[in-house]
Amino acid sequence: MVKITDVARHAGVSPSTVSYALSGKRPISEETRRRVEESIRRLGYRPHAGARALASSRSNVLALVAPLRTGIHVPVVMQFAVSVVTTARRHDHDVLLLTQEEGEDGLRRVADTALVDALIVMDVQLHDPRLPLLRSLDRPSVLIGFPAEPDGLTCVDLDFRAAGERCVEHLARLGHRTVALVGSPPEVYVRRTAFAQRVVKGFTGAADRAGMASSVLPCEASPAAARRAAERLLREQPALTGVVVHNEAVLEPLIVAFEELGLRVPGDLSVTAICPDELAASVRVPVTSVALPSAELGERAVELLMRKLAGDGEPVPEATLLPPRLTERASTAPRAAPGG
Amino acid sequence: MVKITDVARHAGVSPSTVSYALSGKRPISEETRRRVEESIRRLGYRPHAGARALASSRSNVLALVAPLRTGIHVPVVMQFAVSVVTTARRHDHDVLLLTQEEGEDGLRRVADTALVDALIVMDVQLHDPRLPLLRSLDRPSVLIGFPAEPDGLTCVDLDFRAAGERCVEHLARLGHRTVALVGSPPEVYVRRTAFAQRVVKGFTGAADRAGMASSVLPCEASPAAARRAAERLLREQPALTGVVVHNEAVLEPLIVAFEELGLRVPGDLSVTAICPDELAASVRVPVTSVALPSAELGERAVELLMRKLAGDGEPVPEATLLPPRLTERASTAPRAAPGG
DNA sequence: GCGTGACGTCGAAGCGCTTCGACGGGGGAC
DNA sequence: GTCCCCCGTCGAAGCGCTTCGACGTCACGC
Repeated sequence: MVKITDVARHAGVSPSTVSYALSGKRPISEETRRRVEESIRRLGYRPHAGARALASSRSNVLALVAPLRTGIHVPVVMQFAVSVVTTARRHDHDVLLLTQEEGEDGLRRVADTALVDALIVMDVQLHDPRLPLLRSLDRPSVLIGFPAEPDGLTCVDLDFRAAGERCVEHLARLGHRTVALVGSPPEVYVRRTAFAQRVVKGFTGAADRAGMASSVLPCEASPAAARRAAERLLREQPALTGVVVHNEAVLEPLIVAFEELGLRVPGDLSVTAICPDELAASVRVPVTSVALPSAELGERAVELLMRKLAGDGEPVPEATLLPPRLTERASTAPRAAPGG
Repeated sequence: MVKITDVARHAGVSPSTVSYALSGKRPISEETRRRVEESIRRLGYRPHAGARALASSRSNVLALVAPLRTGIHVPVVMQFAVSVVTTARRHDHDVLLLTQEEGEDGLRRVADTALVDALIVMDVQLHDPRLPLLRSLDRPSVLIGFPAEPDGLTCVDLDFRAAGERCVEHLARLGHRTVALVGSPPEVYVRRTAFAQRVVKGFTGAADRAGMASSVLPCEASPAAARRAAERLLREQPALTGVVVHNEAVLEPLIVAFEELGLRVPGDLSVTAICPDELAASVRVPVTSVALPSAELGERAVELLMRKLAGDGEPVPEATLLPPRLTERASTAPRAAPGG
C-alpha cells in the first residue's frame, strides 16, 4: 500500500504539504501542487479511508435508511436510492445502505461509531419513533416525508396535499362533479404515514371547495382488489366521472377493471394519478398525473445534508415541499354533457 | 465521545484488555469480561469505526454494486439488496451501495481506499470489463451471474440453463409439442448478459431433446410489446400450446394479450415463467414458475464473502449454481387432445 | 530600513483503536 | 521441588492521516 509519506518523499515535500495540496485547506504553490499531483498519479496513491476518518472525524459516508414494508412502491425507493448515491458521489461522499429492519438501533449504531457523517431517512410516519433519536444524534439528518411534529428536523417531500388538490382541480376544470380517490392500502393509513393522509386532505378539501361530491377508498395492491374497488365505486357513486389514483400497484388494473365494467377511459371516466412519470406514461391508457419526483427528492435530500455538514452557520430550511407538476396525458377529458 | 480508555479506566483494566474482551482474540477471565461489559453499557461506549478500521485494516463494510439499466426487474434488485444487507448485518458488516454508473473506477476507489473489505457485483455480463480488475484487487469479491470466463472468481447464480430445461420438461410432461420462449428485451441479449442466453440454451436444448417444435422471441418490457409478441407467436406457430416467459415485465400483459386473442390459460395455452415467486403468484392467472431466488442469492453471496474474509485457507467454490425449483400453479395443464 | 502580514512549508502531535511482546502467577509433569 | 507452559493482563508501538503552531521568506508601507 502506498501512503502519504511515500508520496511526500517522491515529491520532495512533507506529508502535511501533500495533505494540504489534496484538501486545499492551506495555500500551496502552483508548482508544488503539480509535483504532488504527479507523484500521486505515478504511485497510484489513495488515501486510506479509515485513517482519514479517524484524523478528520469525517467519514464522507451518508446513511440511507430504506423502507421494506408492504404498500410501498419498490421502483420509487430504488430510484430514490440511485439518485441519493449519484448526488452523494458528486459531493465526494459514499452511501451506506440500512434497512428499516434495524430500526433505531441501526441509526444509533452508525451514528455513534462515526461510520457515517449524516443520515437520510425514508418513509417517515406521522409519529415516527425515530424522531426523538434523530433529534438527539450529533449528526445531521434529512427526512423524506413529513411527521406530525417536524420541529428541529429537516424534511423533504412532494407537497402531497397540493398534489391531491391539483388532481381535483384538473378534474373540476374539465367539468367533473363527482370524484373518488383510490388510495394506498389500508395498512399505510393505519401506519399513519403522512403522505397518504395529506393526499386525502388535499383531495377532499379541493373537492369540497369546488362543491363536488367525493369519496375516498383505500385499496390493496392487487389486481383483484382493484377490480373490487372499481365495482364498489360504481355501485356507490353511479354519477362518478373522475378518479384520482394514489396507488402505483393498481393503476393499470383499475383502468382495466373500469373498462371491463363498460366504462371507457377517458370517454366515460377521467383518471388522474399521483405516481412516477414512467408508470403514468406506460399504462395502456397513458395517465394524466402528478409526478412523484423521487430523483429530485433524493438530490434535494443530499444537498441539504451537505449544507448542514458544511456547517457555515447558515441554517437550512426545515421544510422543503416540492410543488406538484401535473402532466396531461390521454386519460382525462371534459365530462360528457350530462344526460346527453 | 466515550472511548476505549474511558471504559478501561471505569472497569479498572487496561485498554488492551477491553479490546480483547470485545474481540475475544485472547482469553479474558469471566469476571473481567463482566466488569468490562458493564462499564461499556454504563458509559454507552461505541468503538469508533475509523479508528478500528485503521488499526485492524478491516472496515467491516461490504460494497454492493447494483445495476441500473433498462431491462432488469427492479424488485429483484431491491430484494437482493435487502437480503445482502440483512445477511451482512448478521455477520457484523455493513453495506456500501454503489451504482454501476461509477464503473470500474468506483470499484477501484472503494477497494484501494480500504473503504470496504470485499465486493458483491451484480448483473455480470459475459465479457464484463470489470473482471480483470476484480481479479487484480487485493480484496475478495463475489459475482452475481456468470461470465464467460469465471476463472479465479467466485460466482453465484440461479442455474438458468437448468431453469429453462425445467420449464420445457414440465410442459413436455403435460403433453405439449410446440413451445415458445418469450425472453428478455433485445438489449439484454445484445449486452450478452449471461443469464438470458443460458435460459435460451436450456430451453432450446430440452425442446430439441424432447422432439418439440420451439422458437425464441425477445420482448420489450411494455404491454404493447407483449401484445405484439403474442400476435406474432400465434401467427408463426399456430400449433403453439406451451409458453415459457422469462421477462417479469410482460408476464401479466402477455397473458392478458393471449386471452384477448381468444386463448384460455391454461385451457388452450399453458404458461410457465422464470421470475420471483411473488410475481408468479400475483398474476391474474397464478403462473407455474421457476423461482428467481434473489434473497437466497444475496445470502449466499455474503456468506461466501465471509468465508473468503475469514481467510482460514479453505478455498470457496468458484461456482455456486442454485438448482431451479418449479412450483405448479394454475397456468399449466395437460394439452387438450389434438383435434379433439 | 524596519515592522507587518501573507504566503508556503514543515514537524510533531494526536485521532481511537488493535496487536505484539512481555510478564507474573499458578498448575501439571516429572 | 523444579521446570515449563499456559492463562490473563498490561504497556507500548503503531495504523495513515489531518491539523495546529511555528518558521522562513518575500513584498509592501511608511
